Amino acid sequence: MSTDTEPGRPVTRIQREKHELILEAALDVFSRYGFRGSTIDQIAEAAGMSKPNLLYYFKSKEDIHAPILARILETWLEPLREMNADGDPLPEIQSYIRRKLEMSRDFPRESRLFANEMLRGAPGFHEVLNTELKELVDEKAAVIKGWMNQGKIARCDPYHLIFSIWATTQHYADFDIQVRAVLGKARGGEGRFEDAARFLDQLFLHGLKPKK
Amino acid sequence: MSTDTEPGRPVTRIQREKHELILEAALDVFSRYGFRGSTIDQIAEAAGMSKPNLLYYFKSKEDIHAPILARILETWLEPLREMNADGDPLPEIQSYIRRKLEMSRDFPRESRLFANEMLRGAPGFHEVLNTELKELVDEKAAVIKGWMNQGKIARCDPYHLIFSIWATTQHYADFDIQVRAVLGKARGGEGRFEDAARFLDQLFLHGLKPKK
DNA sequence: AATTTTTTTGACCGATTGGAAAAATTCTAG
DNA sequence: CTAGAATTTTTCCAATCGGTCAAAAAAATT
Repeated sequence: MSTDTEPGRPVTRIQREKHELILEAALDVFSRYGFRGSTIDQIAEAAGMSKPNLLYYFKSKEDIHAPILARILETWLEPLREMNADGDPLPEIQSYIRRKLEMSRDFPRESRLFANEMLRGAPGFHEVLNTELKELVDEKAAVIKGWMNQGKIARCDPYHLIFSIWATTQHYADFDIQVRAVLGKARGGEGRFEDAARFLDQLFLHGLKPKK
Repeated sequence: MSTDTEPGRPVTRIQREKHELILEAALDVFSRYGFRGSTIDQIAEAAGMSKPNLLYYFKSKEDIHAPILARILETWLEPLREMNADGDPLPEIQSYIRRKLEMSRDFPRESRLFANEMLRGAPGFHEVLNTELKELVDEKAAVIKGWMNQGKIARCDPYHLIFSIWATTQHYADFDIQVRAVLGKARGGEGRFEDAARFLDQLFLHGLKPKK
C-alpha cells in the first residue's frame, strides 16, 4: 500500500523525465517573463504537453517556480564559497571572476531568472538574502579585508568589490541582447566571453591608469 | 471644429496632469513586474482611478508602456553622449561613471524597467539597439581607443569597458534589494552610493593590485 | 490475459485579463 | 444659465488566467 499517491517527488522513470522536462521548459519561460508574466500554458507548450498534464506533475505555478529558484540560489553562491582565504589573494579573486563569468556563459537563463526575482523585490527569499547570503558575504568580506591588511591587495570596500564582480559578470547573461547588439556580428560571437575575461582581468588588477 | 477628438496628446491642464499621473504609476508597476506581468487594473489603482478612466487617456497597455520606454532610452544614453573626446580621459570616464551612478540612485525604477525589457529580449526596440545605440557606442569606443593610443589610459577593450560601467552602476538600482540586504542596516543607508562611488573610482583607476 | 496503477486528455470552473460602449457626470465657454 | 465638450462611471464582453475533475488511454504488475 502506497502512502503517497501524489507524484510529488519523482519515483518512476517517466516521472523523473517529465519533471526535468517541465523544469527545463519553465526555466526558459520564467527567465524571460518573470513569475507573474509567465503562464502555465506557456510552460506546458514549451514542454510539449497539455496544461492539465503538467499540473499532474506540479500542482501549482508556484510549485514549479520554487524548486528552480532554490536550485539557482545554491548554484549561485557556490563560487563565492569556494573563494579560499588561504590562497593567493589576486589569483583567488581572478578565478572567482572567471567562474562567475563562466556561469553567465553556461547558465544565462538561470541568471536572468534570478535577476527577474531581484527586480520584483525578491518576494519569498528576502529572508535568505538577509541571513544566508549576508553571512556568506560578511565572511568573505572579512577575508578580503584580511588580504588588504596584509598588503596583498589594494584597500577598498570589500562589499562593493563583490558587488562589482557580480554586476560585471552577470551583465553578460542579463543584458545579453544589448551586449550582442553593441558588439555586432564581428565581435559578438562566442569569443565575447574571452574578451570579457581579458578585460575584467585588466580592470580588476590594474584599472585604467596607464603604466608609466 | 476640433480635428482631434482623441485626448492623444495632452491638451488641457487636466489631461496633462492625468497623463503624468498615469505614467508615474505605470513606471512603478512596470518596473516591478515587467510588461506582461503588469495589469492595467494595477496601474489604474496606483494612479487612483478606474480602469476605463485610465483607458480614456491611453487606449491600450502598450500605449502606456511605449512612451515610458522611449523616454528612458533617451535619458539613458545622455550621459554617454556627454562624454567629451576633448576632455581629460580619466576625469571624463570618472564623471561618466558618477553620472550613471547618480541615475541609478535617482531613477531606480527607470533602470529596472529597462532591465526588465532586456531580460525578455528587448522586443520592439531591438532595432534601436542595433542602430542608434550601436552607433553611439562605436563612436565612443573610438574616442576611448584614441585615448589609449595617446597613452592617456591603459589599453583594454573599450566596449567591455563601457559594459562594465553600465553593469557596476545599474547594479545598485536593479539589485537594490540584494545590495541593501547584504550591506545591512549599518552600511545600507543612503551613504551606500557614496561608498560605491569611492570604490568605483578606485577600481576603474587603479584596480586591486597593491601599491608597492 | 486480467487487473491495477500511472499517465494523459477533454471538458469545465470561477476569477482576472485587456478593452469597448454608453450613460452619467463635471467642466467650460458663451 | 445653458449648450457643448470633456471627463468619469457603470456595465459589459470575449479571451485568458490558474486550477479541478472525471473519464480515457497507456504502462506496469500479477
